[in-house]
Amino acid sequence: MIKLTLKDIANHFSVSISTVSKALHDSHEISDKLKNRIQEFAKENHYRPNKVALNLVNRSTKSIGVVIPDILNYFFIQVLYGVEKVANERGYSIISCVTDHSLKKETMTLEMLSSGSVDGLIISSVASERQTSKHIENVKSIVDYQIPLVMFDRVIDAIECDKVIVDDFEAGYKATKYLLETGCKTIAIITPINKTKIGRLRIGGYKRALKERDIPFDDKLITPIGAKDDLDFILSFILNDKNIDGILVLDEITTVKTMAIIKARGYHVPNDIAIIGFTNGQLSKYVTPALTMVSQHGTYIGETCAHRLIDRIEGLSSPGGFETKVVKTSLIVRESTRKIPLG
Amino acid sequence: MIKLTLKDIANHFSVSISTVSKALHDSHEISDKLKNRIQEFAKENHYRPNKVALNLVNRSTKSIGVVIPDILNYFFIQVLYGVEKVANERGYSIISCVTDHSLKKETMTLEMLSSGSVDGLIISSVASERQTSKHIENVKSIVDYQIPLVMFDRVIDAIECDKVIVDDFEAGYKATKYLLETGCKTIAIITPINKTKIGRLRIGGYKRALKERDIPFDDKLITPIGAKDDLDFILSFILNDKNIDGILVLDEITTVKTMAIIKARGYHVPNDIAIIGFTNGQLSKYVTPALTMVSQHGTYIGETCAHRLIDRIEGLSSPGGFETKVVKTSLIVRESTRKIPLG
DNA sequence: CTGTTAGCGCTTTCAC
DNA sequence: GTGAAAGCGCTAACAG
Repeated sequence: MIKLTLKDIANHFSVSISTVSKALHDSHEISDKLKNRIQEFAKENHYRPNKVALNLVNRSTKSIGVVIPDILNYFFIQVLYGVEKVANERGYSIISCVTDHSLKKETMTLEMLSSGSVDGLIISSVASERQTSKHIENVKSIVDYQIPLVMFDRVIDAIECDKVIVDDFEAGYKATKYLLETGCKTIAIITPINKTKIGRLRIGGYKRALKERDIPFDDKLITPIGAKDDLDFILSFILNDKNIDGILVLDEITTVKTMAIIKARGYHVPNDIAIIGFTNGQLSKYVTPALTMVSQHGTYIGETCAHRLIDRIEGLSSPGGFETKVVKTSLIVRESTRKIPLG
Repeated sequence: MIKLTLKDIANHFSVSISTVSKALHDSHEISDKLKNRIQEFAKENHYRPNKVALNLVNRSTKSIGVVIPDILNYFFIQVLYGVEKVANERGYSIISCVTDHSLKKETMTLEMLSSGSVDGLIISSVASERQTSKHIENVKSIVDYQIPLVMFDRVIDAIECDKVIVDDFEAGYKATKYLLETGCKTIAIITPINKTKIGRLRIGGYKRALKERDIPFDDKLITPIGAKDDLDFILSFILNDKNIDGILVLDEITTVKTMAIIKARGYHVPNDIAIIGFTNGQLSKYVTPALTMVSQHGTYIGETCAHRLIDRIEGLSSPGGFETKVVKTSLIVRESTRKIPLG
């Protein structure tokens, strides 16, 4: 069985293509008898209208592109899940692309997607990490091209579009405050996202919480860690140098690893050292002790992005008037932190 | 800046569309002077050829569809990652769709994808779980439509196409044998995938291993568990009834939960009860004790699928001649099992 | 060197 | 009721 086109059907019935098209659309212009015959024939032979041709005619693909830096990161998967869910509900499919944190890949991906393959884009941009005009240019051209765009999590300030962001400052503040309230005196930060804006915001919140208690900020306590760095080695420095009794870690996998190392070194969690990590995924709940985490509500973010974008695509939102939605985080308290003292 | 088409450029220079097309393709038929002017103009105004139009002309979209039952399952994410990786390398983008284990969604998704949106499909089919002709029909139409198809993990026997499967029988056998060798006498199975063929295969391997040691099979030891069931409640039955000292769990998250419950009930893992779980993801490594798992090499499976499919799409593989590649599993031994006795 | 034409598969006006 | 024709944006064979 080879692919059937309108033309084939038209030939088979010796009618014109437009007649077939109308018949399949159940147009009243066509006699019932012919309509029935054509429809039946189409069904029997599994006729399916060619999507690509339709896309060309309609100037719409009913699909949206989702660009994320990393697919093995549970936060982004949750977002993807949320997007998938509502996109599906609203009749769109998604083209997902991962950039592996590479600017070059991001550029290529955006170039590819912004040439008609999708009706709109949802992206967490690597370029946001170095907000230089050169890198921004690239993302900007999407907006210039009138392609609806929603940025989430890692957004670029200079670009005007709908945004869904996490209140990272407040999250850093809340987490630090909680550690302080549960008796921590010296809180270190391990950040695998040192160069990102969201990382800076979280640290900003941390500083604010310290300041409220008149604790001087010590930048020796901030430890950046790269993908290839040896966490064990790096931790040994701050563990030996400082009298640390609390750690804030800025992503989930690093949180889990950090705790494992700390435990292996004989510290008790949370009594010797309390830990709070960022982004509540599958891991944190099941490790021992279960980790207190900052939840960013990834699925909700994804859903919100998708709704915003599709509203925009379908002209359901006021033109211009871009909105930035700030999603509040929640602190999921588990066992890696001490109890809040009563009174 | 609005979308530029060849026509616009042609108008701007008062030349024909085909001249512009050729100029942009650097055809030697066009004078260098004109070529330069056109190319520069195109670049300055960010001209991008419309993908959809190209797709129509080329009858190819340079994209492949990936259909998986679940995106919050790490195995499928790994596969997706592998597919993404090689698809990208070979110039394809991927459209990913999740079916949530729903046959209806799978049908809709396949219908959508098989009408020209993608050059080929990689799918782990829900329909494989009930291999009835009615459900298979749907997947079959893809093959009938000449759309290159690779099935992985949950494949349908009746459909002729390339397949990449896990040696689930051997995996069940190996895992069981290992438990036996490390001293387990009564091994239970917890299966969240009771109705699937892969589940049956794993249990088949389990039976074989028992048989080799002349241990009678007791089907009371096989405990199916549904998505909504209360694992704690269900575990209490077998834990109380039988003198279980080994458990084989057929997916990762259930393995982790099972261990948590067992520990909470005061059993020591692995001394009282040893545990082996299926599909080695992020979780198993970091829980305490770290879990001994069967790795299915998801990323590798994804890569293999993508290569097979793209070879097929590009006519690089012999027509017909479908292959079924069986990927061997590995047992990742960690701390939830006892040591193999020496000698 | 440049332009004309046909065609990819479909929709949609407008004639007959 | 049915069909012819134009057009979506692009390519490619063929004229000029």
